[in-house]
Amino acid sequence: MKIATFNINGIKARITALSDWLRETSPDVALLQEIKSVDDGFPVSHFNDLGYNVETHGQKGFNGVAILSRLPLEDVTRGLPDPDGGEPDEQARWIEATVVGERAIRLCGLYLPNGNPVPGPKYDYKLAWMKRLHHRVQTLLALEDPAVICGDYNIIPQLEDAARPDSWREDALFRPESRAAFRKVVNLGLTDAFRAIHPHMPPAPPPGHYSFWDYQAGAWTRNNGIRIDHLLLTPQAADLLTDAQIDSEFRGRDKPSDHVPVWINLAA
DNA sequence: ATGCCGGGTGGAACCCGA
Repeated sequence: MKIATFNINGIKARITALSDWLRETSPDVALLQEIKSVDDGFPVSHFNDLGYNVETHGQKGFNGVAILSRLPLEDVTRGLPDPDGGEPDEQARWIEATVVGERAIRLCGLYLPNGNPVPGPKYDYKLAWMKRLHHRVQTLLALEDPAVICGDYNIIPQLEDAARPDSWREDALFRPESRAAFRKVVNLGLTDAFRAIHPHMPPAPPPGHYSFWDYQAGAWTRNNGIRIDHLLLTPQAADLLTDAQIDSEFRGRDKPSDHVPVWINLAA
């Protein structure tokens, strides 16, 4: 089963690029971030025509996540729960569903807060969100089932994941507290699918493996990228992992997102 | 990278992203 994550940066602006990518690469599941649409505004029938079931968790203007799947999606839940029983996250950044192929796989799609500027309330929100994520991952791991927790994490895990790490030193994507919170989640027992397939490298260049290039300052042309879109696997999912790749080429297409798809293949 | 680009809303100019 081929499962992809893709921050599309607006469904209205990306409907052609997204459809081209789906037709050319045929993922079984695509977890989307930044749909920037309310649920009623998402072109569901268009993607039904391309062979995908659609579940969305949107809001007006910003954020928003969705799942496209060739197989039916079951037990869909929306919003990252508060472990203390408080209010659910008011921003549309989390969606879960189960897809049943040869195995049942729990899919979690996330759009983790950016967190800039540092310090400030947005950074506090990012770190608080990651605490909630830590709790949710603990619960998922206790189930001992295959689960994929993927999306735009807005975290540069290591030096090797940025072409120019020095320029990110004080950024919320690379601050020590952000990276520590990410490590704390991974160290619960998750596997970074891309790094499990591709060996670690010295700090780039050349050439690096990235999933985001800014629209500005010729970042794509200069390959000034960062790897912030991740697929993390529970042990039961990691045992099924056979491949992980980045569809970098789509950053050079017409009207691209600033992110590109990252995908895995599971023997399931 | 200081938002230089790009998408959103709303109907101009401003918010937001990483």
